[in-house]
Amino acid sequence: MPQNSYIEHPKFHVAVDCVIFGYENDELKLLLYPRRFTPSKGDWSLMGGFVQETETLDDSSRRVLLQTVGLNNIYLEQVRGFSEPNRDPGARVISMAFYALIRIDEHDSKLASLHSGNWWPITKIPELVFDHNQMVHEALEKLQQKASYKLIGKELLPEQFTLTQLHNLYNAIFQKNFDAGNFRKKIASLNVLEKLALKDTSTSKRGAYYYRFKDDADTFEYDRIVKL
Amino acid sequence: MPQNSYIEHPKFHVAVDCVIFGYENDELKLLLYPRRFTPSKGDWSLMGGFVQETETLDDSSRRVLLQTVGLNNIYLEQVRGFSEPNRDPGARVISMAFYALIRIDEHDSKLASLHSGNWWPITKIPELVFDHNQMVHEALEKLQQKASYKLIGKELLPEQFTLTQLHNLYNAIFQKNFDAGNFRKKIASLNVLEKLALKDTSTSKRGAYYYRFKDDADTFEYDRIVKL
DNA sequence: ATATTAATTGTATTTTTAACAATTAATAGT
DNA sequence: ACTATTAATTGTTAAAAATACAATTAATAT
Repeated sequence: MPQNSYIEHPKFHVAVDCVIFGYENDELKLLLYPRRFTPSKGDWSLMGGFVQETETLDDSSRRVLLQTVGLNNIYLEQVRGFSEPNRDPGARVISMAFYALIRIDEHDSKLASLHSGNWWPITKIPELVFDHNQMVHEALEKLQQKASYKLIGKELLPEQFTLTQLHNLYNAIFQKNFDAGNFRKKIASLNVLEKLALKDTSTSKRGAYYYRFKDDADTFEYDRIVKL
Repeated sequence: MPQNSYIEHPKFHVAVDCVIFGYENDELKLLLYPRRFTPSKGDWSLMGGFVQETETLDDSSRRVLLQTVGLNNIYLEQVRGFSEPNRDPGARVISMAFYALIRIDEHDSKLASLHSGNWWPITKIPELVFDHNQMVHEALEKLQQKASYKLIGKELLPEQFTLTQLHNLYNAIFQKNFDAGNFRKKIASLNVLEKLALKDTSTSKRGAYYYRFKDDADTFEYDRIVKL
């Protein structure tokens, strides 16, 4: 990859920006923060940070997430590198966008509010700093992509959840309304969920059985769970 | 994305590496080059280059491609950022892998051989420098992904091509053997190819009709062309 | 005891996939 | 000029999957 020697080429600040997805009250949400520094100080933005000498991009993203939501072992995917020379008017910064999936109820909400973090429904994302709206847009596309051939949910739903919750999650991710019966039959055919004895009675009189992901669930990919 | 001020954060060399796909003799091929600099001088590698001050990552990749295969307007996709601190033993370099699709017969082969470039069948890629084999692997996965819901071919095949050629291309990309009859029916149903009056008689006695992509072909996406 | 309602299962129709058989349109060899 | 040959192309059929929607169930609440 070097063209001649390394020394004579320019160097850049490299950053990561995290599109943090969570799920609450049948809504897909994003964790956003008021930007702490000039330019655009106070405007809503993704949480991000600069890559350090010893870090990979993933490391950097994990560090940022640990510092802002207090969680380790977060599910992460690269979205795309954003590199317009003037994307950040303050300085030239090349940024890798990531998306992260977390359980809202497990994150350190005190830590998040310390930085004035707020959860925004995906349907109501405000105008964001720089190219962050584009990052969000592409992150959602990637998530949909992923959810179409992997069963998403383990990282967003509680340990035990009902098929209705999973159905609602998929509706929220795709902003569609999948047929409940067909959806549940599809899920059943995948054979990665374990039906539990317990029922959730909070949303219906009859109650809905809880399910959990089998331990090896994340090793499977499927032909197609839902259409894109 | 800044954590405090910009100035106190480290800067990095940022590079692009190009996985250049071409198609020739019913084979999917990659254009590889002997590395020109130490470390690993002489070993096979992807063509790459350092990002310059005024360039986006895409710009940089296009510049590298123009310099090495003499083509403009190349179809490009980001694969992933590679950032292990020691991935390049010569210096810390964060690299964005791209894949490119080009028509082998249109590229400047003199320019390519000037840098000792060689086309390698995808099935026989040699050991490459650093993490380049991983880049190739992920680039192919991305290409397959793409080809499963977009009709790939416009960028790899000649202007006019037979359905047999397209079929062979898909076979090469997926390293499978799709049923010829079913494949051609699927393609027909997409409704993006135009049948021409001419026939190609080079590979069969009967001759096969030439087709071309309709002008708006690249605007369409499909549910599923082939299974992954 | 019954109305109510989310949860769950069932059914029937249409669409898609997949395997493979049959036909066609040319050429090449005799 | 006939015939064998073969890739190209079309056709057939069975199985599987997707889709729409109806019916039933299991509880609670009135």
